[in-house]
Amino acid sequence: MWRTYDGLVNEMSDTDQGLGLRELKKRQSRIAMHRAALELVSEHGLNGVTVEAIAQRAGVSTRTFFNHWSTKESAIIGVLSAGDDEIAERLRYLAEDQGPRQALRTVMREAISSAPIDAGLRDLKRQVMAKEPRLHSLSTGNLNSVQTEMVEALAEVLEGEDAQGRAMLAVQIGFAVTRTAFAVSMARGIDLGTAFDEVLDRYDADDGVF
Amino acid sequence: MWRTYDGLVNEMSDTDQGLGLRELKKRQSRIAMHRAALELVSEHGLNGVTVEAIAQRAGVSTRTFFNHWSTKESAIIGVLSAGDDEIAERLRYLAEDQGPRQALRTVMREAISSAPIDAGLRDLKRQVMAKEPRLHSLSTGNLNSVQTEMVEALAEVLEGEDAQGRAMLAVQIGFAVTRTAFAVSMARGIDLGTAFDEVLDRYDADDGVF
DNA sequence: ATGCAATATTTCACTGAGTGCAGATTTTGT
DNA sequence: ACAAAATCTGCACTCAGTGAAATATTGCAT
Repeated sequence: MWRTYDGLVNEMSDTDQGLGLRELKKRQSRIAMHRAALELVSEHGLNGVTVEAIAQRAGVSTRTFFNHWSTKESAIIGVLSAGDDEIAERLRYLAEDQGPRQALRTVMREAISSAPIDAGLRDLKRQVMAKEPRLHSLSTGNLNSVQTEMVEALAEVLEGEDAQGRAMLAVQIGFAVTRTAFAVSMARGIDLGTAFDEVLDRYDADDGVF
Repeated sequence: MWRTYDGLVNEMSDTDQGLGLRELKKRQSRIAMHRAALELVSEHGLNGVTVEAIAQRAGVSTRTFFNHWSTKESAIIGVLSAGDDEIAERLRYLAEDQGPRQALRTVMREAISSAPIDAGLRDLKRQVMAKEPRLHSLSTGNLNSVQTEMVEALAEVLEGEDAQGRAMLAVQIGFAVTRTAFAVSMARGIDLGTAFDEVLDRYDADDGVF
């Protein structure tokens, strides 16, 4: 069976971990498409680039492109969840030891810093993301299913009335912090994890504006 | 000049406010399309409905449909900003009297409760929104341009270093509260404004989970 | 009322995203 | 080397969305 994966793109460290030629080619192909997408968007803008052009530069057919990425944008962003359940599960697990608040923070921090973006593409990606605001909303829009899972998991842990509502607010605020961190890291060119810590500090200080 | 407006849909109170036949027909046409879209999605699901079908039921050509709505989804949701500048302007204005924090809250509360959704369509809309999660993310995804404007306006008002970052976090949290209120109002079938107040109360209480 | 200008609708032709399918091609295990 | 499984490709197709020109409708001035 053949499903679009939309997983994280990894440059694959120099040592090809002895995992089949098939898997190797798949990775290389994905990277080629991702890189081609970024380069072309950087050159001609988001609307000036067709999937056909991306596929051609990456040396595959357009049909193959869609076998790997569900949309044009997903190839540009190069990141997508594909691990919603695990995140929710980890949240449940951590909540036992750390309590709901800290568990939520830990999970978010982990999810952020686990993004293994290829160093060679990082700058290009930053540049493209900064210039095409539509990609921002798309990259955050894709998080919706994770949000749902997390709210569900958190609501189970939370006791008391209206656990659902409290869980929802908590997760929403968590994502607000994350989005802010994302924007900050883009704007100032700093590491996403660092930005996250910084924003969180500001949130905890009582001089918040909202 | 002819621009897609994507404005709020208004059932237009019984008294047609003496504003031209042209304007009247435009409204009626919009409502017809909005209603047709909701009905058809309710019947066949989001992916089972084509723009052609919506246009046909509303009695217009597909091209006319796109003269009124920028996307299929916008007709279903029936709401869209189309007033970004005014909102940002109002934020600037209010901040002088109330200070940034309260101004932000007031603006959001206003923006929410100004939605004059037709009573006859409200239930249908709620039902459709509940059944099609994709519409949630779309309706919030469209808010991105407003967010940008608001951050800008707020950053001007805020003094001190890193006003930009503080403004961004504040706006993001504001939208987190709004999104939560939206979800709560959908889930419990209560008024959006009421839900907003309720969520805000919870946010202000120190038992927040995040 | 009648004619003219502005505005709205329609038709038509077109681009591009995304999908299903069937047949080639490649990789893997043996 | 051979069969099975995974992957790639070409092809035909649906549908969203846009541009432009022709046509119809409305508003207004006389």
